[in-house]
Amino acid sequence: MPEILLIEDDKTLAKNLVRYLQTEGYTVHTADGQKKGLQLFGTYHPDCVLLDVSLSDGNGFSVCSAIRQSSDVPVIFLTASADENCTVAGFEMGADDYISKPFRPRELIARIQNVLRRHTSATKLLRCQNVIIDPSRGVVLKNENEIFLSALEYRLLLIFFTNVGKLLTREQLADELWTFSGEFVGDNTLNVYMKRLRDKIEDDPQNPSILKTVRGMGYKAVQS
Amino acid sequence: MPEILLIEDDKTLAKNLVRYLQTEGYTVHTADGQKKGLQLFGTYHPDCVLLDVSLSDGNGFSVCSAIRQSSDVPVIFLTASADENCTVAGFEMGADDYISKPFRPRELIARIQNVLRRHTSATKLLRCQNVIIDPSRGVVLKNENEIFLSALEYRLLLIFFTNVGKLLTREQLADELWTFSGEFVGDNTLNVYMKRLRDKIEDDPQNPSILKTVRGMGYKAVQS
DNA sequence: TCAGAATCTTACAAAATTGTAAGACAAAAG
DNA sequence: CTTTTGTCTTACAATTTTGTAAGATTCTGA
Repeated sequence: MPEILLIEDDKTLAKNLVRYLQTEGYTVHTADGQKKGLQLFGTYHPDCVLLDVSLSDGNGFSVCSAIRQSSDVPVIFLTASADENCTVAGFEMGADDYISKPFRPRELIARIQNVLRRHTSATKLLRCQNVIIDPSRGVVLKNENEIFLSALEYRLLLIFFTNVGKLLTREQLADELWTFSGEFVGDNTLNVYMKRLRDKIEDDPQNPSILKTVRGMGYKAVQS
Repeated sequence: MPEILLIEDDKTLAKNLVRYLQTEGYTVHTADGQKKGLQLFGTYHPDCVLLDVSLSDGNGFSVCSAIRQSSDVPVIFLTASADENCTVAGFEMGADDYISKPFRPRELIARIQNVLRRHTSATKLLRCQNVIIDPSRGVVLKNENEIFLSALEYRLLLIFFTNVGKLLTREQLADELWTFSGEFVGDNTLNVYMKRLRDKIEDDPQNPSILKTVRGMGYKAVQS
């Protein structure tokens, strides 16, 4: 299912790679140079780019940085040798991985799967006990069912779930919620929001198992 | 500033690595075995783990999968040789990268920086023209200033910003916003939300430059 | 046990959100 | 040009969110 763009001017290698990648189920587009590569990139928006560093019409670094202008698609460099400078320069250009020729097909597949896994899991879920935030949809689930939070409740829960296990003081929480607008909210307001949030996400709001009070300090979300 | 946990039972190598990493500004904790490694992991919550695959008291894979139970911290395997099976198995265990001994210190640093960059940029911003969503805070900025969106407006904008350039049909949008609750909303409701959203994020809502109408089809967010 | 402090709970108005309806407007087709 | 279709705009009530106040409850230390 994933689409791969291969930018490689060694025609024999390219042909072999295409065939191998296709047998693994990938759709492959091939370009034999920089210009064609960027053009195809614009056309197909591939899920992963395999990029030869030593193209005849310019080096791969410039292609990579051009791609990075508009996209954070995973890029894997194909290097002629395990040249350290190459590696370092490639990473600095925003490459996600590199592999030195000659390489074993199996290893290339492993690296492709690896960067794809990492990239797609960018839509990471935040989880604490039976409650899940899906930040990429702005949605909260409790036991698989969606629950409604208001904008402020959502942001408050987000703070806790990105800091599970950490103590958050009242001041930190209030700052994060209200500082932006320079608003002054009363001292008790946070208490009220904590209660509202607990009422919505806790199984037993009177005995919270997720959002714990740390008396005199603040609150923290606990994993179990 | 970042903390690194090194799990390595070759004392000489460990000592050299620690010294080198420290000169590069990292704080390093060292463990000479599986048990100690997991213990230190729990204590320090490092930003990155360097893990020897061949520990005397058990292989590194089990350590990696133990770590993955509770954390998605980046793990880099140190392998005795460029053994393909090792590589593949490591990635399947959730490793983020691997490096074969002997390796050049500069390359290790490059790989560490690479995984750290990737990992911290998990708090990725979604950007389209002069409007930015910070999903990790649930906040929307226009020209550096925070603007308020209601819960539904936020989710609607999130759909557009995770699909910049793509046409989204009315049906797709309505499904994504209202299907969960099985609600039936009127045919015109989405129009009204589009207007409200444009009024808040567009410089000239009558001539939207971000959220474009595609007559007969739906809408799309455009990069420029 | 008691007093003081911290947190929780309830109740309340002001403000904002939500969904609908009715008409205005704009683009495409006849 | 006129009609039709699709989208935009405005206005409106029901509901929800938001912040505050006042009192209840719980915890801690003397």
